[in-house]
Amino acid sequence: MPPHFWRQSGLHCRRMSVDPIELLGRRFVEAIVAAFGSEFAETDPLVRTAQNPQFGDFQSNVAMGLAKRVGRNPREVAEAIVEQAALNDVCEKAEVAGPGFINLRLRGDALPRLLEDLEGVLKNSEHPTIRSKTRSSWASGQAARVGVDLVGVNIAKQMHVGHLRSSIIGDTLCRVLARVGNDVIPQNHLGDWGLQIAMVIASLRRRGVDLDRLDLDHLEAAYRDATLDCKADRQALEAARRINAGAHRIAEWEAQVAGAEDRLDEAKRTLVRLQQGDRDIVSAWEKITAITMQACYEIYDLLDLTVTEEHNRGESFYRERLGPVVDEFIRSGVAKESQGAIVVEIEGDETPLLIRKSDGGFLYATTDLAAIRYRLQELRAQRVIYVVDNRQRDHFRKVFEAIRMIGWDRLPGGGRAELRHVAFGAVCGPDGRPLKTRSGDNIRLKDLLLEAIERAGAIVRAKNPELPQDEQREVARAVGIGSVKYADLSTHLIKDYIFAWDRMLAFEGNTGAYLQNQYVRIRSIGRKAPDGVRADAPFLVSAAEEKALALALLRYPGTISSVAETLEPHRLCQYLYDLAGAFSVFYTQCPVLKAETTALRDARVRLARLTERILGDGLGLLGIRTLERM
RNA sequence: GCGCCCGUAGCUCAAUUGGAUAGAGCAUCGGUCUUCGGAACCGAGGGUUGCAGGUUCGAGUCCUGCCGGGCGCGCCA
Repeated sequence: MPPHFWRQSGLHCRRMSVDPIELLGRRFVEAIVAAFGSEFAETDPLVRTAQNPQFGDFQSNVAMGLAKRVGRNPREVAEAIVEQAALNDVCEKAEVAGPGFINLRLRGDALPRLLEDLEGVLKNSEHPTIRSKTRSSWASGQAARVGVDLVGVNIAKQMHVGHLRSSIIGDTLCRVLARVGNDVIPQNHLGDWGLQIAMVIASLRRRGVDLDRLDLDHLEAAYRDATLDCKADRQALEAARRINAGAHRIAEWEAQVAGAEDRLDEAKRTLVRLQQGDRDIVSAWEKITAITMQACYEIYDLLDLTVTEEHNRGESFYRERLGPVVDEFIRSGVAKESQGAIVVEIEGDETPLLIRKSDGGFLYATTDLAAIRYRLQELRAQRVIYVVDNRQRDHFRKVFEAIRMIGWDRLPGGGRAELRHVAFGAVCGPDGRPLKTRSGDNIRLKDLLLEAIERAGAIVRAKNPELPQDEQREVARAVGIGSVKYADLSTHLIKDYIFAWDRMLAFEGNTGAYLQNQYVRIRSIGRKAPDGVRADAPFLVSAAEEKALALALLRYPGTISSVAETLEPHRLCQYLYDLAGAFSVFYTQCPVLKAETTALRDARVRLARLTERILGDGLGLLGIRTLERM
């Protein structure tokens, strides 16, 4: 799929665009075709916001690259494009600068028009929920169905920091993709099947634990015990024998190993019974699944995730599909037998992808292949996204390559589905090492989130003690969770980031709390606006601060589509921070409610309301709550 | 040993997909202001973009080789 797939249909259509970059881009493509011929119709016009206001509002960098292809010097090419471009209705005269930059300045009357259109688009677009059939009216690309793999909890275990990023990032990507018109299908790939689970069930049954009275804490303890019980320390036994550690010591290790092997056998027998549908075992499995998921749903709720129970597609879901997957890999000749196992050899990789063990068992790669097949062939997704940490990069490269080799990514209309691993870095403590408790355990997600809310609450109480208690709680939750999310989303996904409470809860700088507060400030203008303010008063854009704010507002649709395309949420964060900054400058320089004339007042109120709308919408896409007061 | 990811101001991070003079926030110093929510705004100092080559009109970004840090590498998930 070409990199601009998600944008291309919008680029050539005739409808009026609210995005000046898209609008100008179309005019440039037309000019390029007029100047150099139709074979250049697919040229990316490279229209960008100007880097420096002294150059104008927008610029195109297309001439330098085009110069080589048409065999003329860049400035000549730029002049030729400017000559052909129909820009009079929106721009002042275009200027060629430097090696061939084309600088553009919007006409004074163009901004009000564009703002009207932008406001119209926002008014007409409901907030489409995930899987909603409604298309937002700024859908930039051809609507596609997208499967998003996210969260990924394990049965019998608490959610911990390791699930934080996949949940937050995955949730935001779902919202953004739905916003630009995709049919998004979240998929929560639960670790709910296999030997690990059987070990827990066997262990609980052996100890006679009453599953109806079990909570997740005890269940997790049972998980740890079961894992230890089954882990035979053969190396220790060998070592004890080698150094002749004494009969007593050796006998101890022998007993440990023998015990572990018994437990493991028991677990394997339990797994067989589970797989065969044994009523008691299946009932136990259902109970521990319910206990775990109930706790998970509480956390989803705390995080305001859009994923729900209906998006659960765990390993158990695929259990009947694993055999056929391997069979087809063998039949198609893509997989072959190697040392008793079934493997797919990946070109350029030393180690193959293992899809069936020599004992006949399946592996997690098998489940991933089955899951991708399901998403492509049964859900009919054209795009499958995995929001999983960076350590699994090699794994997904191999799995995707295996899918490509067997051809399951072929689309009915020709072409191939896009399989994409959205890899993210680790959450680190102040020492720069992955975040752990002092004893080296994973930090529970619930503890972390509750601490965020508590810390935010303390700040709110200190800064705004007059706020009623229930509102303080609401603010604490919105700010605490919002800060954690924003800290996670606002840096480049691939990098590790350092988790620091004081920085992420700061009310200054590029933080969630700062944006939430800017939203509240803008909101209070709208609240205080007198009744006489006309909601449809003409936009007036004359002051430099007004113009800067208007230009920032107009960048919103383009920002959203670039996030949908690159799957990089930090672009949206950076945008919202820029927007909030542009508003702050406007607000300090341009009186709104105290403007000199009512026309100016009404125009500025409208501008403020539009800013409020976009800031609120953007925060919503990040899954961050907005407030009336804080 | 092989492979992947990261290295940008004292600290935490950006840089419009190869564009013009590498930008923000914290911290430091200075300024604005009879608060439309000051939880604000403006300004200053601070850089050999880990190092060395290469590609071209142009490189933080692309290619090669080093250095440093992190993480993976058949029958766990």
